[in-house]
Amino acid sequence: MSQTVDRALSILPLLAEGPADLGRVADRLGVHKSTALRLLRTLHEHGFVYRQSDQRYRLGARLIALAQEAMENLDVREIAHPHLVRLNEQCGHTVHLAVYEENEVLYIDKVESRYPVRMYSRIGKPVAITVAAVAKLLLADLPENERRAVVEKLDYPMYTSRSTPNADGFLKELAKVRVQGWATDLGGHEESINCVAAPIRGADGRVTAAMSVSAPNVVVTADELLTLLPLVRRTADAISGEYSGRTPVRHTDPVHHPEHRPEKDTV
Amino acid sequence: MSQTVDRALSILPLLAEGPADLGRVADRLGVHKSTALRLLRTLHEHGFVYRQSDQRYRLGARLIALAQEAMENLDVREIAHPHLVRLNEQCGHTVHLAVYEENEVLYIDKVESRYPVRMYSRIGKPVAITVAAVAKLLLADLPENERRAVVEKLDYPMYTSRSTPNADGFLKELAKVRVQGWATDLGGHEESINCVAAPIRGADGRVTAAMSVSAPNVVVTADELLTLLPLVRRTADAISGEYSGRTPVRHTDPVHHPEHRPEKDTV
DNA sequence: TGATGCGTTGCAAGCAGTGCAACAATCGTT
DNA sequence: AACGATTGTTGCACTGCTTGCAACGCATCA
Repeated sequence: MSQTVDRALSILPLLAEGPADLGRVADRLGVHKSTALRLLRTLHEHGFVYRQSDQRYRLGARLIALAQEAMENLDVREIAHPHLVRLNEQCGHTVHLAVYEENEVLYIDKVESRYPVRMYSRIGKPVAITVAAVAKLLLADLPENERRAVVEKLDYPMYTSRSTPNADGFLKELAKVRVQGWATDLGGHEESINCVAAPIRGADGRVTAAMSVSAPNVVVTADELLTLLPLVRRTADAISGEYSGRTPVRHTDPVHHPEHRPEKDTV
Repeated sequence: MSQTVDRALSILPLLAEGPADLGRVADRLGVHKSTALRLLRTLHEHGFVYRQSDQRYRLGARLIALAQEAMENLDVREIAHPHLVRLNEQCGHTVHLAVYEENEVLYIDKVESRYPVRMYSRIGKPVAITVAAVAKLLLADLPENERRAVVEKLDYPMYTSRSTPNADGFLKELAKVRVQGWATDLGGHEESINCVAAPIRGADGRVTAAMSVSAPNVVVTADELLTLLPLVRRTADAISGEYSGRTPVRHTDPVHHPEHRPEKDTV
């Protein structure tokens, strides 16, 4: 809506690709060098970009600090954390917490595996949305039309032979996940890593977050990991209860809640 | 320099305090609601703010993802990581990596302690700049005038009785750290936690990052922690060497490098 | 020493951002 | 149920901010 701000903000993802000099920024924006300079200056004053000794610009520290605050303000995260730690103590594997927001799913908390073999992932990193177990849960709960819209727009990279190949397959998977109330990723992202995930619901029954336990084949087989499902679901339900103001949810009966009418947004 | 962008960017730290509605944002900016609305819309389009179901705005997911990329692009981090992991394997304690940028010091990497008692800290979080061992190293290396300027502007919160009380004391501490080439924090931030830190230098000899080992009293005493100093310094030197293109730095003689003339910026 | 490439600055012109006022929508109250 | 109060939203006229240009400073390099 606002051209100037629009241009300024477009600089940031551009710099995320790596440091760039003034000319490059101006080119990519399609504006004169002088205007690019002024925009960069404003971003600099706010600490969003930093000018390194070779005069090139890169993303600044304030951005990182802000993002940190953004995550700490998420109340699901705060409530969930102790539960995640306890779960990790019980099973020893990596535990993740993720949320959905505007076509992206990202990890907002993580407790590292206590086994020496650890998987790579990082808080704040967008997850592989077409295969991750947590992503399936979060997308499965979107209102019908929004879900379709999102699913159609996605890319379906074949990380492994077991990755979700296309939108149709993904919709079917989501339908399944939706009724059964939990999800898995069996080698769909990394050949040798499996995950089990369960949804965390708010007071209105909507899925606001999802959590998962992940472990590589070399530590436990997929079957062994699946035996943890009840534990994972119990943990997720406990978090749900606390999050929605002590209304513990049963996970024994298939979850069913009326198709929500399309709301604008959800937390 | 650019009014519109300036206003738009000012919204973000504001939202970092917590969700706010349109009226509140407009008030804090000192502009009409309609202009605040348009700015928020632009921020929204870029995913920097998110509108929750109660219509209030909060920081968005793209911000978090961007910050993530920002950190992954820091090349010191990439080079240092394996060294940090190895150090952690050797001593078992929490290992941190931090950089300085425009009046802020922040952690950009961390390897968790292998002892059950863990300290709280988080990647991306600004560190207690007046007491942290890594902060001392990074500030001590700033050009004289810049260092004074920064030190004067700081607040000196008394986290504990051993916290740095004021600018004068801090300058003296920095002078000491500067000549000895390493730093400690003995209960200055948390009564029961001690740290030992060593600097990482670029090809020009300037301190570009700092690393530390931290442990609570209940695990090892301060004296015991100090015995790790040689190991920490050796690790830091190894990283320095690799970072500056294999020019291993000796840490045996007191580090001395000519007072740099005030440059605009440093990586 | 001159040429090329970069970042930077003052300026005038025009467009885009601003505040206003009126409207819509939601909510709580009587 | 009707009413005010509050909050978000839109169209519009006007002003002022943003823009591109051209000229300059300052490096590096031939």
